[in-house]
Amino acid sequence: MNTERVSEDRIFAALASPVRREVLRLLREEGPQPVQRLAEHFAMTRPSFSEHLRVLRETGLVTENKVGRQRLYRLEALPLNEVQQWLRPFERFWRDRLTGLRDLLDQMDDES
Amino acid sequence: MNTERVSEDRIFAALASPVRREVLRLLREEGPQPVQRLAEHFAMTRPSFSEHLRVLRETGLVTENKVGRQRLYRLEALPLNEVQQWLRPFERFWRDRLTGLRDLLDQMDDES
DNA sequence: ATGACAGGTAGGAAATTTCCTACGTATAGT
DNA sequence: ACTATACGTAGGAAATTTCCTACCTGTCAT
Repeated sequence: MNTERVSEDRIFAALASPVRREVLRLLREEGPQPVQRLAEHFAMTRPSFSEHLRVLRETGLVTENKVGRQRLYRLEALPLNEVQQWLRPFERFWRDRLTGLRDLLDQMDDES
Repeated sequence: MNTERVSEDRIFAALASPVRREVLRLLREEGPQPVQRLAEHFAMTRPSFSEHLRVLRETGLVTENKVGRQRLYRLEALPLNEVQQWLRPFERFWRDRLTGLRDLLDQMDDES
């Protein structure tokens, strides 16, 4: 199994594109698919789309395996764990904001 | 309270820069700060840094209020909720993957 | 073998982002 | 009033990203 750690930077950069986020969503909702079927959802040439897939491959967010002359792409969500971990320390801030406790927060020095 | 909804695209785009993510972290850990103190951590000119702050302002991730001739920046983490919501449906995928990895590691421990 | 299909790479144009220097605005101190 | 400080905007160069057309490789069908 691939345990290589891809940098946070590259993961966030990969997610910055709406096209790439949509690809991840499609793979999540409809399971592994060949390029052709994924590409149907996007108004761009296939070489351009191929580039997006390359970015996703390089961050480990998808893997590819050949089936005949197709290439099945599969979601590998593990790198998203990095994003989740980055997000976690902020969580209490926006939850408190939602419940109107910001002023209390400002008084407290966080010690966790 | 600001309920204006900033597009997911712009939030992800804002987070794509390591500089901007670090600013958010600094505001989280050290509380509201003037530009000067934030800028100390970055090797760039202040106008360039100002641009990054503008991006963060426009996504609602920070707010500014003037205090004398300084401008205090404050973290507004609420838009990060969008990111978390985007992330959530993927969660079980990488958790399954993680438990798979953990089981594998447990086996390796048993065998050594 | 030949052709069609699936999908990639190469090279480059156009758009966007990042960073710079120069300058503008507002406030504080003298 | 004058100067220094804090921070912004303007305009542009350089780097990066996105997207294109053209071409290459590997697999399937005939």
